[in-house]
Amino acid sequence: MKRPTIADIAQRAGVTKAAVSFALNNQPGVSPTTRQRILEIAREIGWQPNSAARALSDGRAGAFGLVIDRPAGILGAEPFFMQLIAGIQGALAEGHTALLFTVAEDRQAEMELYRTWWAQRRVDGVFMVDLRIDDPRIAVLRELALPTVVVGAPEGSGGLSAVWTDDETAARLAVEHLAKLGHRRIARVTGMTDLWHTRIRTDAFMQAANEAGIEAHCVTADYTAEGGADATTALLAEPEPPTAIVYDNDLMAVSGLGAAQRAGVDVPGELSVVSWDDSVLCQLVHPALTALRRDVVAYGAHAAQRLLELAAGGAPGSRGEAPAVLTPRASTAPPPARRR
Amino acid sequence: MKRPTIADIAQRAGVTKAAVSFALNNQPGVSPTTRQRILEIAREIGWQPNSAARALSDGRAGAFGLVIDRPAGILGAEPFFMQLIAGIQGALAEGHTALLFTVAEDRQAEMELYRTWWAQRRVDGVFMVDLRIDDPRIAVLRELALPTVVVGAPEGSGGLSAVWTDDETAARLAVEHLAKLGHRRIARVTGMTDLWHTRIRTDAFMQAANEAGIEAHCVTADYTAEGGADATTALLAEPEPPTAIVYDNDLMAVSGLGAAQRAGVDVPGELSVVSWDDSVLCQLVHPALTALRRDVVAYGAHAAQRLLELAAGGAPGSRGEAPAVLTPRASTAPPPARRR
DNA sequence: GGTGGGCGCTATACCGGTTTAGTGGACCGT
DNA sequence: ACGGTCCACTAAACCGGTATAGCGCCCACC
Repeated sequence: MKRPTIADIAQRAGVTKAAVSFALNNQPGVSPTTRQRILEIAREIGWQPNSAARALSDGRAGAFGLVIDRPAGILGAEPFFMQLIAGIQGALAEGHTALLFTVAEDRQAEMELYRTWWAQRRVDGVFMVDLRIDDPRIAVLRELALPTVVVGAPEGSGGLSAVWTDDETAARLAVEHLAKLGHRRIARVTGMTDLWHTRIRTDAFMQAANEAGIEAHCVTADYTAEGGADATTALLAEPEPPTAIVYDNDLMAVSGLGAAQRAGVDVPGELSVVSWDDSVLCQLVHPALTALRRDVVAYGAHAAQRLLELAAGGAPGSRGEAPAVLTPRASTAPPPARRR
Repeated sequence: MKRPTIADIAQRAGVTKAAVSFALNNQPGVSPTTRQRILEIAREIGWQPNSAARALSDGRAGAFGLVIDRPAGILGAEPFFMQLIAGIQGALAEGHTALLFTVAEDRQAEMELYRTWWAQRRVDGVFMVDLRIDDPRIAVLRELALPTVVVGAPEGSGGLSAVWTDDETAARLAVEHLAKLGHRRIARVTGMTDLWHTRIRTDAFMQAANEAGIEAHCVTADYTAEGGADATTALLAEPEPPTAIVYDNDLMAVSGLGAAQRAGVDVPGELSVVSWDDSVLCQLVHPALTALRRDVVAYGAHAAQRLLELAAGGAPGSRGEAPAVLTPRASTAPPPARRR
């Protein structure tokens, strides 16, 4: 089976390749009737532009890239990326842009991949996730002048475009929910502290607690199940343990719930649990977890739109997303009556 | 920053583009010294082939495709695909092949994507997952003559190449494990019955039970948490409920465990649970789940190698993977002493 | 009725590789 | 000394699009 080219169309229409190109790209230079005839033939023989030819000619690859460098083990349990990709794809489907997706060993490998993609003209731009403080990837991407949209980072970090969620509001929602239930001493189990994302959440969380007039502190973990369990155990062993814990992702929340239960701590009777990110996981466990839910698919779609604009020569700029909403479930309740 | 081309190299070396091309591709036609000089210059200025130019010239896209059409909600909680992609990427990284990855709404959209990719010459081949009985995608892929490796399907299905796991052995491992513990009446909660994969497992499971001389039956679910819970509830409500249940994936197993516990059934005291697919999830819940574990990363790598061979003109053919191994954890134990 | 301008189209260069045909020179044998 | 081979390399076509210069023709205008 041979793919039709514009030369085939040109021959059938009795015109030259150029005329066909004009017609197909809504360029002036052909009469309405000829244009109509050409479009008709193209449709009939099922012509589609050869992406390589187009890429070579106009100097754009017709593809964006996305690399994730978290270890494969963690990744899978995170619904976030699949939803993000679904959203990106939705926004890209209409045009002639594809998505190159890869998981890398580490950040070093990720940066090399950017260089390779750039050198081979594989992509017109990339999505970058898990931005870190003083992230070395930024320098690489700027050096390569590769259009980049940072997903989930603050506005204008490093001059790059970004799409990010309003974590201040989310933090306030969670804290106020707990404060309203009567909690006066809460904690949060965070992701890696060198993630921008974590720092922002920490600042927002502490400030919200401050405003609500309750005590709060954060302990560091690493998004893994083990990390969540260990942090929980440590928190419960404190002299005055918190009566509620907020976890930075669902995996740690579920794992922390398990650790608490194993330690004989009743949830939500003695401890309330909130997950900062919702997924089936949260509804799967018992009790089901109160969670902050955001529309990740829309998030991906907006990131893709932003990158499309950027790659088309648009000005860099950022866009905030609608804040997460709190979905109360069975894992949060008033704190136990004062002991002591 | 401008990307160097072979013309740049040619100029610096004082030869023509053709000589450079010969040198870079280990083609005869240049002297060893000239070849050396050219390679040196290429390395020095960091030349990489423009993928579009190469694709246009030699008629291959330099990329493979992978589409998943499960709803985004389920997907995320399945570590399988991320690991598969990691494996594929590992095998592809060395060469000049990229991976186009997409999640599609449904099979219709998936097939259209194949057509588009083919028409635009975007990919040299695709990986196909979740093969169904009488799968319409096969006809499309054959019509397009798009090299395809089916992941997780039986040998030679529809004449396509495949990479699949030995589910017979896996089924025997699970059944024997339960039989040895003393179970005489077991059940299995399956994925969608029109998946090849499910049918094979069902046959293998029933035969293994038959050989072990114990009673077994399967109930159909759909890989979702709800499906797993509902099926579990139904099984436990049977006049003579099974003393052990095997679930086709970790999500259903975890969810089934929760349903059983909510119904007041003790695991593993009254019911043993086995998950056919291992992941953090299985270790996260309490009790931790006995699971069949396979090396998904290697699986992906082998699939990629197979597709590379196929796209290079190799003969179609299939390859079996090492069977899963059973990892016993706390969720399996001897059945309760006979009531009645 | 000559001229200028715009329209509709053709011819062709170009993107950056690969590939084929061709060429000049060294070296060989006789 | 001369024809034949082989070797190292050059010139140019080609892949399938896009973009630009140019050409013939019709029409308006004074």
